Amino acid sequence: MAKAIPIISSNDTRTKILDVAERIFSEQGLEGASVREITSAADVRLAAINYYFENKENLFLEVIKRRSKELIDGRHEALDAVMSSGLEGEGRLRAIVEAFIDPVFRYWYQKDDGWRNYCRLTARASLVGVWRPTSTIDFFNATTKRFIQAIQQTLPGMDDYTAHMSMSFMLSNLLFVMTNNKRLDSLSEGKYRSDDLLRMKPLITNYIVCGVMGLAPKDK
Amino acid sequence: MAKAIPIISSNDTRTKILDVAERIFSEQGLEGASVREITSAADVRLAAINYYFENKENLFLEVIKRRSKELIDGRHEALDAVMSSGLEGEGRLRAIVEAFIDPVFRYWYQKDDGWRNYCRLTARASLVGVWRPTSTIDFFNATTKRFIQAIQQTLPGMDDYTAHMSMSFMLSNLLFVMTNNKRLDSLSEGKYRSDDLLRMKPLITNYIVCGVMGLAPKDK
DNA sequence: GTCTATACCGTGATAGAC
DNA sequence: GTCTATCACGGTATAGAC
Repeated sequence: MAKAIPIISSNDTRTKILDVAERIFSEQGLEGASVREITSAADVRLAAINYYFENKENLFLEVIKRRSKELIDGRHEALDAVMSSGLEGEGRLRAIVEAFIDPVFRYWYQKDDGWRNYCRLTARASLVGVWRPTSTIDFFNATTKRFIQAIQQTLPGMDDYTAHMSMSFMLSNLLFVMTNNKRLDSLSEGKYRSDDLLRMKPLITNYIVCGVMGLAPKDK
Repeated sequence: MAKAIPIISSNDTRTKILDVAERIFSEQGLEGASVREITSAADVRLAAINYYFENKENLFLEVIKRRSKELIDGRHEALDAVMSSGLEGEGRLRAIVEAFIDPVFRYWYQKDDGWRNYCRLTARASLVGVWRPTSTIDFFNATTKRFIQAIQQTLPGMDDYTAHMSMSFMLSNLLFVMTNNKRLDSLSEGKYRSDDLLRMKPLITNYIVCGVMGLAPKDK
């Protein structure tokens, strides 16, 4: 029953667990994955998870945290560039939208599956929380708030509530794509693929920009 | 330990289970809820779930199925009315969008919590599947296909792929609202409420209509 | 057909030896 | 830091009462 542990413990049991957990969680979800499956795939002992991560849910959150900085930084840098550019009105809105969604589309096509798994995982967790409504994932809230502000500044006269809803709608469109659920595949009977983000990109950008513009006060 | 069973078995253990399961699943999700919690809250025995529903996941699906007919019928009737009306272009698109989302907004405000729980539940399950990507919920696919067709007919020259994506985006906006996740509450620090669908309604309608119009071929 | 009692095995977690 | 043994709980299956 017991598997042999490789001699090179590599000192990074923690990282090994994170790598494997990312993949398995992305395939099976928090509850669908068992810690035994994760530990045996990572060639570590069962108790290692409790030792390094306290419990399963916390491991899940650590997986999400791990890459979040890179994603968040990418968004902030892109937004900085937009806000200091000379763009105005719809052009600036489009640039803001792209600053928000571009990092995802870029990471999606890395050689390694890691980022794709991470996107799926984070989007799903983000949409349903860890199901319990209380423990929503808040790592991204500060960034989201900055984007709300940016939208509001770009579209003069847009009230605070509408800016919040604009962001919510944009977010829901992006998260839906990121979940990579197979609805598009089944709706189109295999004609279109839900993992073909490259093809979706111009459409989602346009959709969001036009949608938000539709909520902006009309200048006369 | 054993609870007394009320004398009036009411012949409807099945219905009692469905009622309770709907509430508990909507609060805790498929995996978060335990069959023991459901059965004891419903004052039935543990094995009743196996007897009537085979297993937990199937009970979950039956909960979703139960109200789906009413929701789907509402959408079809509304769409029928639109398609036989004289509306054209953007006006017709708006009517189509309303036909799709209106039933949800109407049911949301029933006295009973049942529909609100049902919406939350279905939206979440619909977004992440039952997490496993394979077992997506397909009850709604036929309806969805009809709406894709309606959109395509309304906006001449829109290609099939764009029509599919339009529907996906609309769906993601609606499902996001239906999940009633507390992101809006936390983003706005309690200023806005994610369960205030009445306030959202004109915004989501506008957003979707303008978003889809942005994907439509420009007539010159 | 309907319901009860109970047993089985996999799960997340933990205490304590090393 | 690491591993083993063990626990309480979860979903499920079934034998048999009514």
